[in-house]
Amino acid sequence: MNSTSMSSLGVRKGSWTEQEDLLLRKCINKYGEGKWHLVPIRAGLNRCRKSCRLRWLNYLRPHIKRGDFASDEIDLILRLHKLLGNRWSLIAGRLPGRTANDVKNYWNTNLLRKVNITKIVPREKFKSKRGEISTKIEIIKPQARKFISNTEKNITNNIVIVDKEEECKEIISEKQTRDASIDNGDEWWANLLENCNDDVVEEEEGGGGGVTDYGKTITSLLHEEITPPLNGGGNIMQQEQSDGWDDFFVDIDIWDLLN
DNA sequence: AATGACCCCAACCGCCAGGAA
DNA sequence: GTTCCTGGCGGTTGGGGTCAT
Repeated sequence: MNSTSMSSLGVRKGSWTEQEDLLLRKCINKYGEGKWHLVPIRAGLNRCRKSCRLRWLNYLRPHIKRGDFASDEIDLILRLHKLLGNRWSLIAGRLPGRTANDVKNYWNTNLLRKVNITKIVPREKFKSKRGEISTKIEIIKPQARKFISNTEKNITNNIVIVDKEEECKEIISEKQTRDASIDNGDEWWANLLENCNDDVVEEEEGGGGGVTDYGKTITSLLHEEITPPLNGGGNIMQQEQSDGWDDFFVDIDIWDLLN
């Protein structure tokens, strides 16, 4: 992909050259991530802020994994997608070294087909590009959710969740009324998962783990998204090591359940 | 070897939310 | 309260690579 063009504003578009990568990398290493509107100027790049940000996040950032997805990664993607829908950044957050773009691309090119084949929905048959007869899947696609701040939490436990799956709504509303004094996102997830994951577990060949155990594991997997680490600021490179990757391995017991 | 069909994935686009002015 | 700016996200595109004929 070497084709490049200029936008109406005279900003370069298209594939990045090695020189541009070098300039961007130097700039980020010197000034750190963020302030993307300043990056093109600082780096001496004729690129828009978005292009710089994307190039860094998806390609240049350290520890980015390239190449094929491992089977455990694929399995986690499938499970998380079932729970979260197309929220690629959240899913990628649980896959060390993988970007949202990677996950999204992988899903669109590989897993979408795979899922379509495994989950049969009559009357929705279609033929894929590759000529495979497949079927459309009804993906449970959660809509935007509002995670309340700590101060809000102290006032009321009204976690606003909008989910297309009626079943989940019921669980949430039940949770709100029954358990209004509990100030912990874990329990909410546990309840959600205990109910929403029934079919996930059912699909497991050979059974896998128990629903409750699996629910708890996923709860811990997702916990960070609800209660982000408190270490605000600081070097982003250092943060990366402490707030994402290391914690992942605490939850590694999910793999036991997959066997 | 030539050609067309299909696949992969980097990059772009448009939209939205949050914060600052 | 409104507007503007910025960061971030998901959907989509398109060009190069690969495969099949």
